[in-house]
Amino acid sequence: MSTAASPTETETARLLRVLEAAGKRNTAQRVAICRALAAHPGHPTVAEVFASVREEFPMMSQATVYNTLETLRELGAIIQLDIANHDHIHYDLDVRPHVNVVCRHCENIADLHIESVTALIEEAGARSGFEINHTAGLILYGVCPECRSGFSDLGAEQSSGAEQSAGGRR
Amino acid sequence: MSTAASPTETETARLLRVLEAAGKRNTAQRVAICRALAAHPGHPTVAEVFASVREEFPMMSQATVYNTLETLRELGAIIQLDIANHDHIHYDLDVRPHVNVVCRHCENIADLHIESVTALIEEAGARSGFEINHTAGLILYGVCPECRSGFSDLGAEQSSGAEQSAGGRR
DNA sequence: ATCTCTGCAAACCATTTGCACGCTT
DNA sequence: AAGCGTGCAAATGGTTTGCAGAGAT
Repeated sequence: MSTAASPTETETARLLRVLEAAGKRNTAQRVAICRALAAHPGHPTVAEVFASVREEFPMMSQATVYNTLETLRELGAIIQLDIANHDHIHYDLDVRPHVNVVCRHCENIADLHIESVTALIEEAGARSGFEINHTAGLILYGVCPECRSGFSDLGAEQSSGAEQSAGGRR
Repeated sequence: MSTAASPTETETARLLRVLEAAGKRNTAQRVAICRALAAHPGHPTVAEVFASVREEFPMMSQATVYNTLETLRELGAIIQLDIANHDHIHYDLDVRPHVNVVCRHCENIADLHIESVTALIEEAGARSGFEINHTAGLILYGVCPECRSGFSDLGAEQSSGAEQSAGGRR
């Protein structure tokens, strides 16, 4: 391991580099948070990051996690995923413009790298006059293949039966 | 007024029609809520709808408003806008696939009808295997023209100064 | 008679906030 | 010495929930 590091290592380093470049202090807590983020495969929530970090730093407070994640988001190092009807905010380490598809039943989140997204964002900026910054995910909602086959009767959503399986409130 | 009604009337009728088609009872409260929705030009929040309806029905409870809006959303009659860092959920009467652009400073929401959105949604569905239902808005974030010129110094977002002007908690 | 819908009001709980202490610069 | 960052713990407040009564079918 000299030139190439593990993806996790690389990601951690990237996050820390962003913080450093912004003149932020790389405290032990922040390093731990960045590592926890990078270690999580999917789209970690604040709670998940908090839990991971707690193992190493039992004293760490939620506020620190919230602060750091918000800082990283402001700096564009991570993307915020505010998913309708989900209790927790998710984060996405993949900052390249892409689409997140969320299942309304099992709450699964899929990443979809579609070419035209970049063009869409550019066109949206041009047409609206907004300066678009991709610090939040582009989210689409639907029903994933597993849930579609599992609950064979409810094709779309207007079913009366079991809405949402895992999550809940808001 | 015989063949053509006002847009507001039309919209109200559309909402009621959807409810009726789904076998829901068109109670006085629901009619009032639909009217309030249709009367609101932009992207009304639950609180706004509630306030409007309260003028006519001082007894109406929040629960009823929440219930009805959720019902309308399930039926695809309105679109839910879960905007990051906004305190309230917004709704959009325009159910055609489109993009909503949100200003991170003034919380303004713009509608953008971009051709390629439909194609994007279809491609996302095809590639992910999800059955995508457009009951939530496709949201992009940025800084609107007014805020860009107003706060001339903060071009992007990583400024240290005043984040968010109007809103703020969650 | 049955079932849906509404009003009421308490409960929920993720997120936010204020302050004081500690550590870095 | 000055300031950023953290821990702590309480507050916040939009949204949800349970239940009983009213109204529709």
